[in-house]
Amino acid sequence: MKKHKRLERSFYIREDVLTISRQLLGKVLVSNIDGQRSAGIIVETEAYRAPDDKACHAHLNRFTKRTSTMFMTGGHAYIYLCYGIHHLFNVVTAPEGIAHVVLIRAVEPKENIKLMLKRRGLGQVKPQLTAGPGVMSRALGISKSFNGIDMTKEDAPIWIEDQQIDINENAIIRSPRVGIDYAEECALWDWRFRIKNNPYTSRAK
DNA sequence: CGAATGATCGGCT
DNA sequence: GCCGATCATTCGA
Repeated sequence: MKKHKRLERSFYIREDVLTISRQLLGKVLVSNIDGQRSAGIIVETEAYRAPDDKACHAHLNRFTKRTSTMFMTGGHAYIYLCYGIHHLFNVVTAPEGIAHVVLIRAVEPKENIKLMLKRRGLGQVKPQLTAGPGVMSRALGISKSFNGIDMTKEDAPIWIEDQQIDINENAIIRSPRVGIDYAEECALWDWRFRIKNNPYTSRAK
């Protein structure tokens, strides 16, 4: 089997966060936790961009202990607890000091599906295995204990690979982000990217 | 120190 | 379609 190399720093800092959100579709999110590898193809993302984006935790560059991760250089992982239950996984982009991140909302199971099913407590494969930011993290074993890790380091337990999976531009749907009605006019921005007709995308607004 | 608030999910009606 | 779970984080007193 061909050995795939994890994405390097340059991927995360060369382009704007919106471009990177689109480019991440078709890339492969891999975790190697407790000696067990599992992976999924990214099929849905959302961009969050300080300081102008009201939906971003770092709106107006608000700097707190939690948001400090978002200001790290591209390639780090920003993971936080949502609704007291779900660990949401984000990729930090842009150079240090700029809080731009991409929320990975859904993946298509690819590797070690058996382990994913076990982590989710499911008996058979169905979209709800990984279709949604909370359940996706759960399936891959991602938790906030990995917040702030540098995914470009060779020994990082979570990373993203380019496995040359081609996503046609026509197969990408842009639409408003989900669950951020409080963000007023920013809630209308088409900053959600997903692959058309893929059953493993999270449910619509 | 207390209270409010979610970038969600799954179960129930 | 609606609603409650559940807790880290944030902000104000």
